[in-house]
Amino acid sequence: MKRTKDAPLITKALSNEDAPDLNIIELLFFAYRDFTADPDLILEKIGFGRAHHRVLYFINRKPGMTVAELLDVLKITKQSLARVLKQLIDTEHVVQVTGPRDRRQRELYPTAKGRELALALALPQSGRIARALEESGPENRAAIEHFLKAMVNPDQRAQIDSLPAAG
Amino acid sequence: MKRTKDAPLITKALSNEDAPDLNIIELLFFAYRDFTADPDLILEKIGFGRAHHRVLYFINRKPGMTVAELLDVLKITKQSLARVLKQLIDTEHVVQVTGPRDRRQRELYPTAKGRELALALALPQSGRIARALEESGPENRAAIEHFLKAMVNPDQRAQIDSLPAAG
DNA sequence: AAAAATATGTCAGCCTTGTTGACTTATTTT
DNA sequence: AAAATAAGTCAACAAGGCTGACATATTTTT
Repeated sequence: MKRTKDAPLITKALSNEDAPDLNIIELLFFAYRDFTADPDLILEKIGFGRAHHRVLYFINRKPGMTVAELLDVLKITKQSLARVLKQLIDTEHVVQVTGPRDRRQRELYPTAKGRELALALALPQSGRIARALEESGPENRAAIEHFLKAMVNPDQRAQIDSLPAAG
Repeated sequence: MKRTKDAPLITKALSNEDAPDLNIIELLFFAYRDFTADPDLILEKIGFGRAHHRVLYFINRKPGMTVAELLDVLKITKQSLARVLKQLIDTEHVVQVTGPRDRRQRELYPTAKGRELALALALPQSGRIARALEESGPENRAAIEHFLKAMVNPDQRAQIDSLPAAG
C-alpha cells in the first residue's frame, strides 16, 4: 500500500461535522481546574476543603437559606452536608436559627467571621474572572454569562435566579 | 443614627466596585456541575468514575502521550493515575507502547473500544455546548473560547495549544 | 386527639480519588 | 561506572461523595 511519506497513518482524530466540540470541553476542564485552585490554597491553611467552600459560599450568598434549600443547590446528601456544616458551625463561621414560620427548619446565616472568609475565598476567583474578561473583551460579558447559564439544566436555572442580585 | 424607613439594615451584600463577581463565580459552579453530570451517568454503568474519564479523554485527544505528559496535564500524582490507568488497560480501552526513541517511556494509545467510549462520553457534553452556543448566539463562540482560555493559568496555556486541532 | 408527614440530625460503614513516602526496575545520560 | 530519569508498585491516609437505618421535634392531615 502506497502512501505519501508525510501522510499520517492515523488521521487527525475527528476534525469534521459529527466531531464533538473538544475545544470547549477541555477549556472548561482547564478553566475550572485553575479557577478552583486559588481558594484551595487558602482553605488548606485552615483545614477546610472545597466542600466547606461551597457550603459557606451559598450561605453567604443567600443568608437565611434552610438546610433543605442548600441540599437542593449543592446536590449532595444530608449526611455529606452535615459533616462540613457541623465544622462551619463549630468554628463559628455559620450560625443556625430556628425557622420563624416553621420551627422544624433551620435557617443558616454567616457570622462576620464567615463573611470575611467567604470574601477572602471569592476575591482571587473574582480577580481571575476580571482579568479574563479584560483579555477577552469586557463587551462580551453578557454573552459569556448567557452561555454559562445556558449550560445549566433548564429546570435548575430558576435556582440561579432566586439568588439575590443575580442575573 | 437616622435611617430612611425602607433602607435595609444589611445592605445588599456587596453590590459595588470592590464586590467579587459572584454572578460568574456561581455560573461556573452550576455550569460545571451539570456539564460533568452527563458523562457520569454513562460511566456509572460500566463501573468507571470521573478519573477514568479524564485519563481516557486526554489519551484519546493526543494519542501517544507519555505517562509524564499525562501527569502534567491532569495535575495528579503518579499513584493516582496508576490506579485508573491500570483499569483502562485491563479493560482494553488503552494500550501502552514502549517509546520508540526513549525506551523508558510508555506511549499511551486508545484502542477502538477506548475511542468509542471517549466519543460516547463526549457527545452529551458536546450537545450541551452546542445548545448553549445556540442560545447565547453562535457569533460569540470566539469570545467565549477566548474567555475560558484566559481563565487558565498563563503558564499552562501552552499545554492547551499543544493538543492537536485546538485553538 | 391521634396519626402521618416533614425537616433535621446522627450513627455506621462503604467507595472513589486524591495524597505522601519508600522502594524497584529498566534505560539513558553523564 | 555512576547518576539521573521514566515508570511501576506497595502501603497507609484523608476528603468528601454515597447508602441505610433510625431518632427527634414539629406541622399537617385525618
